[in-house]
Amino acid sequence: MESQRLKRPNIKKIAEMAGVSYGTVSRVLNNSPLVKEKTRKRVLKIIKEIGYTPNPVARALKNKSTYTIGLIITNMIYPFFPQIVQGIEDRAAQENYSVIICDSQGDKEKEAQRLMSLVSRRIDGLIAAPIDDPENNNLECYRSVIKRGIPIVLLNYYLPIPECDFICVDDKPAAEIAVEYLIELGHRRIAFFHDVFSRSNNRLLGYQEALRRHNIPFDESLVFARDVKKEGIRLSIGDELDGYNFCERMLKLSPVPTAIMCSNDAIAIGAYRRLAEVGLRIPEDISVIGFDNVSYSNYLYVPLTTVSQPTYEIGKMSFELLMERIKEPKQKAKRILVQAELVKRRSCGPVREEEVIEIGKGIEV
Amino acid sequence: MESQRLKRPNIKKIAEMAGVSYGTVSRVLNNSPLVKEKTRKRVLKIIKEIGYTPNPVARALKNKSTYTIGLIITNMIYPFFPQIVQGIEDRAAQENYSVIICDSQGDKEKEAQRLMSLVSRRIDGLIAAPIDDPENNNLECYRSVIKRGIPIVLLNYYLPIPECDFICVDDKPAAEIAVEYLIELGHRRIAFFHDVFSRSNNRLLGYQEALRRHNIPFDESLVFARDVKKEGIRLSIGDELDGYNFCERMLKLSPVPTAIMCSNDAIAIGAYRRLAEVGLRIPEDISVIGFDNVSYSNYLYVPLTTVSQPTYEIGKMSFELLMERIKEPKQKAKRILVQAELVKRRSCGPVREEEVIEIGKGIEV
DNA sequence: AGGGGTTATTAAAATGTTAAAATATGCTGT
DNA sequence: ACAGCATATTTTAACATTTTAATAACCCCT
Repeated sequence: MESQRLKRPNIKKIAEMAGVSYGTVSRVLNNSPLVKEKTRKRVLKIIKEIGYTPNPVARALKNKSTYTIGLIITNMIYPFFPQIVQGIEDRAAQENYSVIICDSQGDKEKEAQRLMSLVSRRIDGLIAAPIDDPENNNLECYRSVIKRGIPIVLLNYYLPIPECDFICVDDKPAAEIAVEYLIELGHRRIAFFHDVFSRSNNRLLGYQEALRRHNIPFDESLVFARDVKKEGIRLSIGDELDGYNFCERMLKLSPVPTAIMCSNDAIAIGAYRRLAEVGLRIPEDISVIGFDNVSYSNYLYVPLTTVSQPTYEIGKMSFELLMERIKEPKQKAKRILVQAELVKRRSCGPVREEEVIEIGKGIEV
Repeated sequence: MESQRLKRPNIKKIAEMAGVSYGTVSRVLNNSPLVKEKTRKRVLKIIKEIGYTPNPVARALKNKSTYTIGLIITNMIYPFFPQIVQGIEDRAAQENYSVIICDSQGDKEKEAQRLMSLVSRRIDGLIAAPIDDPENNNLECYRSVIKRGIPIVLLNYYLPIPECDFICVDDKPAAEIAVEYLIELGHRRIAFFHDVFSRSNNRLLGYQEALRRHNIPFDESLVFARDVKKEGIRLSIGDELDGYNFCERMLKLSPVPTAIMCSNDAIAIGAYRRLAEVGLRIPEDISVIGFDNVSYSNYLYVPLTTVSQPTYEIGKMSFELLMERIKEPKQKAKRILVQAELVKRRSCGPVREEEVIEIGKGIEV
């Protein structure tokens, strides 16, 4: 009756119009050399005339390749993901792949559900940023994806599955360079503001390594992390509130540290706020370094020195990694660590001379 | 030879194992009432045992419905998109739809290419945020999508295609309320910082309407927009740099306005920075309002009063709109304007008393 | 004219599913 | 016992493509 959907021309119709069998048309479509130049041209002309595009679902049925990949991320609103997604999508489009996006929102059930949905859709491959939680990370689900013959590239968080490729920023040396920069400026009492996700551990390791290299003893009381007892469990990545709270706690220390290494920019911005409230100037009284180089970090009232991850590039590379594996499924799994870069702005300065600083005369808020 | 990919069980195999024809299995799968309870159970048991999932590509071939929608946005890194995408994806997953994501990156050729790719993939519907440019917006491409019988829900930017649904935040009253709030605080000389995208015009209209309602004459010299001659054409959405530049220009006015209405938060943060440089206090010397309520806006050194768009909700609604249309293709196109909300924080205060303010003694930078 | 050997084309089978048509089964009332 | 009917199941065709095997066309050579 109301067959709304326009009937599209199919290969049969093209064949008929060109006076040739549909096998031949198929050959033309697939650039087979087994077709005479003259017929090829004739067929091509008709195809163009009529605006025919081969039906990818029929194609997929026959070829078992859907030219579709899955992408599952922990949370779209974490600032590094959008660019990663962009990198993946852009590169995928170049290769005529489509990407199905899934956002687990840090929810294990959603992650499992999305995973199953993707495999049932017969994706050709998967790029996945698993939920960052050593306890329960749907490991079996991921394994079953591999068992179905679908290759996986792991992003940001490693899972112990030997067949998976892995790509991530190399957090340890990145943090190390940042902290070293602070040390060179004369700082010796440097606080570390922890994030909740496990990569932050590597950043802490980098922090420790930098200290060690300069013979500065590690002082555990300078490391701040979310207080689960007080706040209850929050699953979100470290945010402005964390930075604010850490900073508040830190300022009770005596002497107050002269610099802060933050595990991300949101934490840094929270620290900024507390520092402003209490009248501490950046960088004269205290230096701050962030991580991620989010868009606004250059436009805070004191532009933030921070570690920049090449997010777009990472996205691009992860797709390329996946392509390689789709083409060559049995090669050995790769692990790629991407170099980050310290971008120096205004939030770090030489250590102050005086021993003690005055707190509390803060700007009015 | 190396048929890497594991051969999955198909409906035929299930049928065979259950000692029944595959038509029957198909019926079981589709919850047809025309199958006896006993056989249904037997079949279901086998299906579960063997972990069979029906092949969606074969299904799609037969049914002409792929359970896949396309989503094309202008740029992933604009702060409102991630949440919109999240809303769409989440709602789609509930209905067993997958979302193919495309990012035009504000590039017309990419937009056209993605559009064609999506239709050739036989998506069931499209949610699109077209590139914001009245000159050339691939209108014909969008039309041809409709002609192929694929319904479109337009997001944020309207295209003159009568068959398309449309959803967007209602910018004019949102801005109006914000400006009215400033007026109530006693401000009469209020600057407007324009964004480059056309919805900003509606925000300007709201600004004007609020003025009119309170008998404040509109002064064009208080409206700031990107200076194409000086800067050349930049296609990106209004950013921190714009806010910084606008503010610099504004501060040359005499008398200096007592409040700024910004068309987005990034612009506001740029203004913040210039104000800090020049020693102007917020809100004592000058009030600022933003638009978007991005995550950091609550954690600037003065928390920003801003207009909050219900982005997740918008995403959810746009998917629902699309679903309705897929089910009922010939209903009249809908246009939905979503209410935004003013979130009051600390960046606005009563107008200052003195006539002239002193500029230039700013905090050191 | 009749092989032998390429090369180009066609016909047919296969991919995994659904839906329509055909058939089988069982029951009721005569 | 059988028509008439409802219910359950199977067969078959269709969906749009690719691929394999079969065939036709062509050329060259004796």
